[in-house]
Amino acid sequence: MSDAYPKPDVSVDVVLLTLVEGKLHVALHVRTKRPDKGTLALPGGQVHVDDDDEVDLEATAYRVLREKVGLVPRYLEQLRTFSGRERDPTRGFTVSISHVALIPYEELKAVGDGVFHFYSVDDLPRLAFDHAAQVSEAVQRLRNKASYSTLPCWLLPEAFTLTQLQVVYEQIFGETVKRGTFRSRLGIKVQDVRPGEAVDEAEILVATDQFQGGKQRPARLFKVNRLSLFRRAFW
Amino acid sequence: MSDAYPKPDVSVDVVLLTLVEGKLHVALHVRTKRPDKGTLALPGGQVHVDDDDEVDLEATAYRVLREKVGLVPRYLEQLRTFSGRERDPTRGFTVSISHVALIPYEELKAVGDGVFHFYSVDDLPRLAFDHAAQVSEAVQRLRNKASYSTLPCWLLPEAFTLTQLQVVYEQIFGETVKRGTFRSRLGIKVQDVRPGEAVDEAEILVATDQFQGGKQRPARLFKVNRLSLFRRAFW
DNA sequence: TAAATAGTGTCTGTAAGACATTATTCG
DNA sequence: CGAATAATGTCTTACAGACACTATTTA
Repeated sequence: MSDAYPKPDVSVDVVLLTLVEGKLHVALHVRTKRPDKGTLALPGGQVHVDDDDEVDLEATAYRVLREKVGLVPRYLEQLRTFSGRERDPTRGFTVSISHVALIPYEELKAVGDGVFHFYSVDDLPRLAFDHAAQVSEAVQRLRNKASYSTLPCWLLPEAFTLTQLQVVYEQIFGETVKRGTFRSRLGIKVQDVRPGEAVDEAEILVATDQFQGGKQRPARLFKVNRLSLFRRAFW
Repeated sequence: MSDAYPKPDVSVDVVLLTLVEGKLHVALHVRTKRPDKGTLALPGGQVHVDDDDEVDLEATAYRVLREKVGLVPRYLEQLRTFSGRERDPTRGFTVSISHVALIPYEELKAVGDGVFHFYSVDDLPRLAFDHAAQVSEAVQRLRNKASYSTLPCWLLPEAFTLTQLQVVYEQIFGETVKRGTFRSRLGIKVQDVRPGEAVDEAEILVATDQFQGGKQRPARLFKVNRLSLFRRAFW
């Protein structure tokens, strides 16, 4: 009965975001097949419904990143499902479950396969299909969640200083913030916290026993426990 | 090439929420087909990829509601795409694009086809497939968005009093709030606003020239302009 | 000690929440 | 006028934001 209807094509796309030199960038590659051959596109792929390891579409997204970019993202979430018969006229009605992934650029540099390159999200060329809309919505989602959560932590290495974290927030929003204000928002009193303990009662950040020293007073390194939401928005 | 892979089944489900006697309810019907015959389920259906009117999956969701419940919702948004080979063992790997719809109960009563019935979301029986998870996420989404937006307005008739709106917010959160606090949060000064004008600079609510009088001082009726976001969360 | 950045303390203005008061209808 | 609910005003407290100050390292 349910097989009476022809099925639409189902694929998964991933908007992989990272910070390069202080600006948000997205991973794109040049399509080698038609349609839109020669145009920049997001990593994506079909669902392997016969592969027992592919338990759901999230597993598909992880496989796409593993096969095409060569790594496991520290953060991945479903963005939205894009659909319609105009997305790819050669295939008719198609459905694409779009995802957002965040990876620190250090990890991406280490892989560096040369197939994917990073483009500033504020200065994109023409993209294939509706991929420009997907990037746009992914950046919106990141900006929005950044205003009330610890999501930007996943654009940094596992351990980071509070100043590094503040800079990431500022870069995402394009606005500066006073250091005192930033820290009081996190509810942080760094000095009377022991390594391994959470910095605040909400357990947003965990202090490590490591410090990052440059040519001045060293800064304590922190880790993020899990994605935490703030009671009040930042900006 | 892309047709080398077998395609998963794609369907659309709708979590239709409404307020019945002050409590959130969801529309469910008893399945008449296997699998899960006799179990309560959400309205849903396959995509009609050959129907030119079905431009995308949102159109599919609207058609499902039109055909199965008999009306056009005042609010509809995509929730999340559920997928996997365990959802419906008889069909293998399936994909369902879940939606949330809000309708004032007055409209639903007027239709009343007898096929769908409303169950309190806080006291659900066993549902078919992963529909319980879909309802749970839909309610979470509503509670979350209610805390920083005018979304609850779509559970009320087109025109409503501020007290009615406050009660809806309180019912969604399960907490009471002082009347003065509620109104100052909306930035509302009712009396010096002319009908048709927005009540606040953010144009969240628009005053009508109508009043709803009971056995006491009549309350001004308002309409909502569009979905608006607050700068600060409510609760 | 000078430079540089890390981290904290203090003050002020704004706004949320509690509570009291006024306004407008009906009977 | 009393009852009932609408709508607003006032006071207190909490917190965001600005700014200045102290702390700890290297050179």
